[in-house]
Amino acid sequence: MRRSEIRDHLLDTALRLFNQRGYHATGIDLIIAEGGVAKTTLYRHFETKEDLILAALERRDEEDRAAMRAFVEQNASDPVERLLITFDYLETSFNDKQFRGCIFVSAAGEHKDPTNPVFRAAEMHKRLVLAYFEELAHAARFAEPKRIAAEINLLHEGAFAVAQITRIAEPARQAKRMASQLLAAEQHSRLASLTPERGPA
Amino acid sequence: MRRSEIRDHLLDTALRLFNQRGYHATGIDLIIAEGGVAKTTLYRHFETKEDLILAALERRDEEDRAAMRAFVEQNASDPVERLLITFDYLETSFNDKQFRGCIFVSAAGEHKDPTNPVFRAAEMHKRLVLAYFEELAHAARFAEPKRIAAEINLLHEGAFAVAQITRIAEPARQAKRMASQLLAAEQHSRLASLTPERGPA
DNA sequence: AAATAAAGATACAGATCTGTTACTTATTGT
DNA sequence: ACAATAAGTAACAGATCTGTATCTTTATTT
Repeated sequence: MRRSEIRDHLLDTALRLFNQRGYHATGIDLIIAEGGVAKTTLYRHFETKEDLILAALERRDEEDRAAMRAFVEQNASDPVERLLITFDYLETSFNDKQFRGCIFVSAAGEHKDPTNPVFRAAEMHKRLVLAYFEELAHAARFAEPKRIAAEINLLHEGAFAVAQITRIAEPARQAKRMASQLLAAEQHSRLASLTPERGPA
Repeated sequence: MRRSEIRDHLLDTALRLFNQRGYHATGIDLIIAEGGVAKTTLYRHFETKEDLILAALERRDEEDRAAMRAFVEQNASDPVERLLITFDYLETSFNDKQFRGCIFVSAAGEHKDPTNPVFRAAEMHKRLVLAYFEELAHAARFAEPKRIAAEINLLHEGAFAVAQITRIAEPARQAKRMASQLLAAEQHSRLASLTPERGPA
């Protein structure tokens, strides 16, 4: 293996194991065995196990949000439709055979102290996802984009949690139907956007 | 301490520590130190750590569902209102200074294999909570009580997950507003129940 | 090609983990 | 009061954990 690839490979391996077995239950020895590297190599790339966890979460955070953005942009152009299509992205995650719940929620569940860096990494990811929903809700010209985004976010989290236990993808579809219903009821309060040049004044 | 109280006391201590620190991060030595008992005593009451976890989860399952039932019955009599008042019960949980997320979701997050007894205990709790929502939705005479119950359940889980990260109680209120909105839209499909004796022959 | 740096292999330190054993002390039921 | 049971104490076994040290081998860079 080329040196420059080792770090990425270790992050891949660690993420897979953290997802499969959890953080405390995944030892360094297992990570290096599965990764096919020596312990000294791992500790040259990451100072501590916590550093490895943080690097893995950061990588997953970026990958995941980029993938969601790409999915949304490729599958919907209407702003309201884009808010709803995020649930289809969620569904693809749930259909992954390796799906075992949201790794950030699990990370926060195993590192419950809000001052713990791992907890804060999970918190940051959720903050950024929420910010993306706000971006979409703003583009859709809802009167209260922050509230709409928080509602979409809560439905996402609910679907995640139910799917974590049931291991089926249906919660994503159910959450989408609920979101659809709620957004329909909000339509009356959306700002005029279809006729921006012909509006009042 | 009287013998008959030791088992309960150990379950209390274990539950508190599992909630505060997680399952893998809570060692037997810490449980007996905080519980003020000898290790031999703990192992006379519970064969293994897993048995202790299972007993703790079973106890919490029963306590929690009984508390929710009691709260609902004391604070609402109208069947639809009862579905909504469950979110107020949730809010009281979130306001607990010791709140760190749903211990059953955390348990499933640390024991991800669906055949693992701890995972299955979490699964069972969620199943029973869902069954209670179905009971309430049925009493409220909704046309599709199972779907309504699943929606309420998804909102509960969403509120739990958001509150786990944000550590505020607002998600409970937001979920309640969303549930209220969704149930209002379902009212037209409810079966006649206010005039049960005057219905069509 | 030689110098430099990283990777591999291996053993180990020191802590912590679950669970057991041996023995003493206290509590309970008859 | 006495016999039986359980609790306390303390040491320990054996495994596993994170992280380090030593040394050899491989790969990269100049």
